[in-house]
Amino acid sequence: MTIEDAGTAPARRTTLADVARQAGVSTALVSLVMRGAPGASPANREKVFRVARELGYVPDSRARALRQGRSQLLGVMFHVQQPFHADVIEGVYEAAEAAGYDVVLSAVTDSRSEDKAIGTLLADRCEAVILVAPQSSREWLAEVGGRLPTVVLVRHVRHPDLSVVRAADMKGLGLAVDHLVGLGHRRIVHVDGAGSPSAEQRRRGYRAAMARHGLEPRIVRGGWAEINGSQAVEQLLSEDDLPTAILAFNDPCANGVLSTLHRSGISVPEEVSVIGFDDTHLAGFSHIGLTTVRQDAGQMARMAVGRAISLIERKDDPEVHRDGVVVPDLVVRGTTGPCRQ
Amino acid sequence: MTIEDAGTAPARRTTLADVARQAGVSTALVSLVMRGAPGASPANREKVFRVARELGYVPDSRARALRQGRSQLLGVMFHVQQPFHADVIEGVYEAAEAAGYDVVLSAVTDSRSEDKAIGTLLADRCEAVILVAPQSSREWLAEVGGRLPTVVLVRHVRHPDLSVVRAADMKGLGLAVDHLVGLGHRRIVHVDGAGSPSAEQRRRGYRAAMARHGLEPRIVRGGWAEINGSQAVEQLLSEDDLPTAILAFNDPCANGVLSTLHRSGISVPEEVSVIGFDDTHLAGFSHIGLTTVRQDAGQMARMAVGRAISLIERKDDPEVHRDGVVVPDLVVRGTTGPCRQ
DNA sequence: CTTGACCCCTAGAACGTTTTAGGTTGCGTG
DNA sequence: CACGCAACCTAAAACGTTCTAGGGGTCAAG
Repeated sequence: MTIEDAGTAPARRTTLADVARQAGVSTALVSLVMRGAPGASPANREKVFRVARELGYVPDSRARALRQGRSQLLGVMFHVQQPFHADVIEGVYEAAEAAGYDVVLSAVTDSRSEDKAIGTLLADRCEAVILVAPQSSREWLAEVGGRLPTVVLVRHVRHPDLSVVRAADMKGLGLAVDHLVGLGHRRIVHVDGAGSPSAEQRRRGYRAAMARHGLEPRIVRGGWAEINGSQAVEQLLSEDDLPTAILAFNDPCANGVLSTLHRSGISVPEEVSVIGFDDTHLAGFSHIGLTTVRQDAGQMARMAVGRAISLIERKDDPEVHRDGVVVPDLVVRGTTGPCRQ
Repeated sequence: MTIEDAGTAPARRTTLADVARQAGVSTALVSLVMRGAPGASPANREKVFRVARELGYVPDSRARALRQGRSQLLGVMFHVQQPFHADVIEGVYEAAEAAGYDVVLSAVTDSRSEDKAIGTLLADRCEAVILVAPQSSREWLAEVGGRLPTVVLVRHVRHPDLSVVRAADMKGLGLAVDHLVGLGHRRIVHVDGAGSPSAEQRRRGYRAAMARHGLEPRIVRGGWAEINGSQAVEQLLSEDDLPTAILAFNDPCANGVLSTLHRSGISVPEEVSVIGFDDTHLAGFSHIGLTTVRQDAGQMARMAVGRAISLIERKDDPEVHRDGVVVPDLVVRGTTGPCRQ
């Protein structure tokens, strides 16, 4: 009796041994029955099921994994405030389940770093991790890749230990610029993703497309969140240098752009056209339907899971070492229109 | 060599025993050092740390939990497409970490039911679960509550085995109605949450407030997602019975309302005022700032974690059995204005 | 009657930790 | 010199599973 045991341990849950005792059989037999493995008589099978149900027995996944030497677990690091990541997670659950793997999520928040998020996935003995839009350094990602099969989503990074799944960002921004030019726009600004994953590729795509049309590129610093879009527009307004079209880094950023334009009494798309990137559930629906470059979250999730499993099971799939590229397409909604200047 | 072993098990990770062998000490000592417990000489301490680092050793959280008889794990069930839930998760991580607990997330998606989400939390041997806006039956929730400490968030349900944390929904809708009435509105429609958790309470709050002002209530069936808000407005339009103000079940629903109003050329707030509920990160920012009833996700998360831990540690805290009620407030932004009819 | 094959079942080891119960030192003291 | 006491260390058990190896039956074939 020390001071420390003020906090009592929680009640013990019922175990395989409890069921075995109650049913008058060995634990091995109960294990068999619970897994649906062959080798038990119908009578015993029925009895074990009944007792298990009565006692509310649920197998301990940790003990199981420990014994089996493998967890059948796919770890997913994601950013909790990114709607696009939510779409990816939906797809990951579906694909993983189909392949017989479980999923463990580890969120990045304002107060929980990517390091910590990845650390818990390692401690949970995931067999592979899927990192959605990681912002960590290439070196740290490579170290993770060296430890266990790692698939990086929505970020350009080239390393033998990392399998990459991403959208064709250059192509995506090309589509967006083409669309705007087709509508007569010539002063097209890119509010970029600053240091976000794949921001560099999207800048490149923007510059290339502008060059193709003989137009002058102009990039304003943005970011992945709404606030960044807002601030970028505020800067443009303060410089009295508003373009006729804005190409945002992603949908949340585009939302910020729209928000500030609206507050400033500038009408969309009459005065300024706006395009996003992602086509998330959320953005697609909001007030003025956002014209955006769609990258298929479900398809990317399926590719990521497929690669993760290939790596785990060491199928020598050469595809895994090539970037998995998803082709984006443009979804035209209400935030783009003909240039009136 | 059978056909089945085409899929090889993944590479073995380095274990405590590996470190012990390499450092020439016992596993017990390595365990001591890794946990920072007293009883190791400085020399050995240093050596063990070095070897562990060299081998990239990460303790196996499952084996640890298994041995200790407790997981120190808080399970959280949430709906992946609900921005408000993301806000809650941020808070849960923070509060849990402060209290020395780890968090395991289990998402509900289109293809992953609440049953399944809760099932994995049970199998993971969480010591308590926090269910965010569960839609399951009262009976099933009670059964979960009977198995392990359970905190239900954002839903009204009365049961001795369930601890509830929620906003004062009645009060919240009262604030919203008062605000609208203050602006001169009299034809105020509530697009409700249909069968969603706490939808009933919000309906009640709406009816009570309307009655207080001597106004005729009108409720249109909605839901928790954007699509539901859109459809509700379509119905109102088709009946040619548009009110001057709409009170939506939550922010996503309000977004749907705004979306369809806009597509129909109806201006907000000039012709119709709109109010949401939640005040999520996302909704707060979008184009036209949404006037909404704010429920503090961080505060609710902290309360939930506090209650979960009280229950785990059997502190006989009578508070736990009372509903934890967070007082909402109204955040006035751009979607409400004076009634012009 | 023996043999072998099959079916059903169980004992016990193993997974990677933590913890318990001790076992060695070395050293200061009587 | 014997004793006691720290300080440091380790062997072995335990957690809840799964899996291996094998033990008894029963039955048909030799």
